[in-house]
Amino acid sequence: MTSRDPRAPELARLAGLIADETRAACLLALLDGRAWTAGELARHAGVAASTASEHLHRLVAGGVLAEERQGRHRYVRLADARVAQLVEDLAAQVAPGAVVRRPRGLRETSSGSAMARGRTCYDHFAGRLGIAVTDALTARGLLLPTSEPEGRAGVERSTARRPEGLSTGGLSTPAGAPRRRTSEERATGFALTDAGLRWFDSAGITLDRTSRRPLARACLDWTERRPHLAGVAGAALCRHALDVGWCVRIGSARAVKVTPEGERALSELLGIEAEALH
DNA sequence: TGGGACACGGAGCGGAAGCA
DNA sequence: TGCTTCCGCTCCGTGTCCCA
Repeated sequence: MTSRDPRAPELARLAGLIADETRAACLLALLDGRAWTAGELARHAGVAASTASEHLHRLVAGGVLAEERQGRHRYVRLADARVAQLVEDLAAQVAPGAVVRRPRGLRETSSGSAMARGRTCYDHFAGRLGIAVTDALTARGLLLPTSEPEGRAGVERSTARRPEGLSTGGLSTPAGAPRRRTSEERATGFALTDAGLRWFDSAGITLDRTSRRPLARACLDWTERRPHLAGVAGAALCRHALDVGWCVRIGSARAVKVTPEGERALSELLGIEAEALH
């Protein structure tokens, strides 16, 4: 007789909360990292406000969403980055089916291509913009992929681009000293190198080293089908880019556009060609 | 056929904004 | 400052659909 996995009830409860088209639509909308009112989410999901209100109550009660009351408005947002990661990962798994569906009209076509160019994934960059930034950081030895099988990637390769050290949460080793990766680093998919930490510092981007969230982690991109940078570093980079005007949001959706200032900055700091951003 | 889940509309409440 | 209007949210009752 086998004993049931103790995680089963919690997994079933969480899956049940997400397993509704209206609630899924709300969760996907909330991936932009902003707080929405019930009315906005109702219009977005195409249901009555009362229906949306009921669904949002369940998600808040289930710990998936966090709410904040301000006057007569009730704002809801994703409870934390782990929820965002879960929704984005699930969305990435079903993206192939979504891509097959033909866009309905010019508006949906242009909106979809803008999302594919660049968007926010909760609090970090995704789409071609997210991939371009991740590739540039990796090419410069500022970021290392860490998710390869242990047999091949468990020990640092001694290549010409090998960085001085690794860091997901402040870890580092002397330059050139191969070391085994921790299970946490392998699990997160990316690790910032010491040079990467210095790059963020020199770019004026503050990293919250006290956060329990991984400093760098991989998030599967549903349009590019490749991992992009998430975690504390991904969020800080995105926040900084929006704050200083490297990027601007397009309308009320998650799509973002790189400004001419952003093109210059990303070219100077990371050597990213403007064509890679559009 | 009954129960559960979901959706909707109407009524009521309360806060924000506008105006005298 | 107080009144009115508008708007958003919630509660409640009801209808529909699906499944055992």
